[in-house]
Amino acid sequence: MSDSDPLSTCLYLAKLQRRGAISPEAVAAFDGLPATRREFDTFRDIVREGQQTTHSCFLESGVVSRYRTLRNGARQILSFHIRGDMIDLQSVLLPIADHGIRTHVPTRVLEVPHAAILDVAARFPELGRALWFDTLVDAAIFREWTVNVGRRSARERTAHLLLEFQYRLREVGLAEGDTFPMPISQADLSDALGISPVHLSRTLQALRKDRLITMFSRTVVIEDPERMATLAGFDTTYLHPEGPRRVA
Amino acid sequence: MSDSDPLSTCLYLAKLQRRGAISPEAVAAFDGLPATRREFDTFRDIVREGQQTTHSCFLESGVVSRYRTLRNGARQILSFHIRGDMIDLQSVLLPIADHGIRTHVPTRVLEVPHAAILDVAARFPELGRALWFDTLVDAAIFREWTVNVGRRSARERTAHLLLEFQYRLREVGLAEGDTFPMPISQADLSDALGISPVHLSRTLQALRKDRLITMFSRTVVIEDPERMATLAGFDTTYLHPEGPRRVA
DNA sequence: CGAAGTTTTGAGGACCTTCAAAAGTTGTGG
DNA sequence: CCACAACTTTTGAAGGTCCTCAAAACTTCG
Repeated sequence: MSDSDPLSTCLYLAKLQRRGAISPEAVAAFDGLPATRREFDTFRDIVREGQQTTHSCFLESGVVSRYRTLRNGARQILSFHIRGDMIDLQSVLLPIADHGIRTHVPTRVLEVPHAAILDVAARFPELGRALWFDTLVDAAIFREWTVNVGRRSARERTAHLLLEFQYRLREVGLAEGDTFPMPISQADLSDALGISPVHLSRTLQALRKDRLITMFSRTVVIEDPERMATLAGFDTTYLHPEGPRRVA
Repeated sequence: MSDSDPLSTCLYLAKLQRRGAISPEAVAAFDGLPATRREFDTFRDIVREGQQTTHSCFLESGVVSRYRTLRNGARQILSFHIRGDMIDLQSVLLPIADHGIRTHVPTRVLEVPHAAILDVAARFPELGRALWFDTLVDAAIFREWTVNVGRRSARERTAHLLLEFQYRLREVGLAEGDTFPMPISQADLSDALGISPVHLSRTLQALRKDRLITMFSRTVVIEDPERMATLAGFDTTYLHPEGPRRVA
């Protein structure tokens, strides 16, 4: 853990800039935010459900999920996050976590105090808008997941999750064509998909049998992207890759 | 349709103020936003999926849902909205709608141009924060719905939806104790719950048989609030009634 | 090489779906 | 105010998707 690492290493600023120009002063102010690097092992809680938080996390490397646990022990994973994502931007205004955050592989994050983020957001309205936009995309992804678990078959929703993961990895240069790492156990994937691990195993087998995907050592290859997209009803609109409305 | 109705009639400002003090100047600026009243009949689209929008809507009276339609015709309702809700605040920055908005009863809304909203949000950071907070609560509700359809039985998730609806109606004075109007057909409710209409009908019958609820002419009575809350695993945390973090 | 974790297989059953038709409710016009 | 149409809810029956439990096979890692 070192003090005040530069935020620019985490690719989040790069993401905001991909979505729209940001003035040099705002970039400088953002990059100057006090950040602390922290490292987590596999299967560690970064934030526990119900915990009060004081910092937000930028993900430098690794994979985490946000999840909720029900009283009967069942768990629903709400989203996965990868390099360049701001994991819990919402905690800036909602400091009591209504869900947990947990690593799936060794993970590095940069922590920034909420107060510092609120401060730059108020001083630079363009940054405030960029952060707001980011939480809106977050919400759009949650909506898509609701559609996924609510109205798609196990086969369709599994295909959909794989395509979303691939798309987002590509954006940050972690997928090579149709091949990408997916270092998440089937038990965890099934918690994201709202199905049982056993049924997920059979579903993945069926996708392989139909030559839609192949898998080896937690790497996935989309063998037939077109049929996969059709099967999943995958449409990237909800990821809003075009960035926010431009303000005159 | 009359020109520039006062926004204060729609209770949205009241909601923001319930969540935290707002300066008189900000209140005045917000109330001065150019608003146009529009009225819609039952089962009309306020926004169509994929449509480009230029205004956001405050709901004065009525009930609407946001929904997505899949290619096979299946539909998932993503949220319901009632008096005092800002229905599509997100369209301010995401002008292309990734979902539709439809009325369930005759509905009145006040429309405000996106540009005007962005303007006050930039001029009054406290308003920017309040709007941001509102979209964060929106996202929290979507997360809860993902949990609902992903990990709860039909019985549990039906109970959960009823309790959420009651809670939110109460906040705006539309529920009398444990009795509240729910003017939504079972077909639409089943689209929100991710189950078939037939199964919802049987599920509601079971809840009635177990003396948890009663229903008459689209009015619901929660007969045993305690058992209902336990059954549903209903916890109001995700609705964040306490408002956002106070900024010093 | 053994231990721990993960994926796969098998079997039986529960939950929920689909289809189709009946019963009930609401709204409209004569 | 009744009659009829349109819509909504309920009922019945058969079947499919997905679940649970339990054990075996396979991987990964110290």
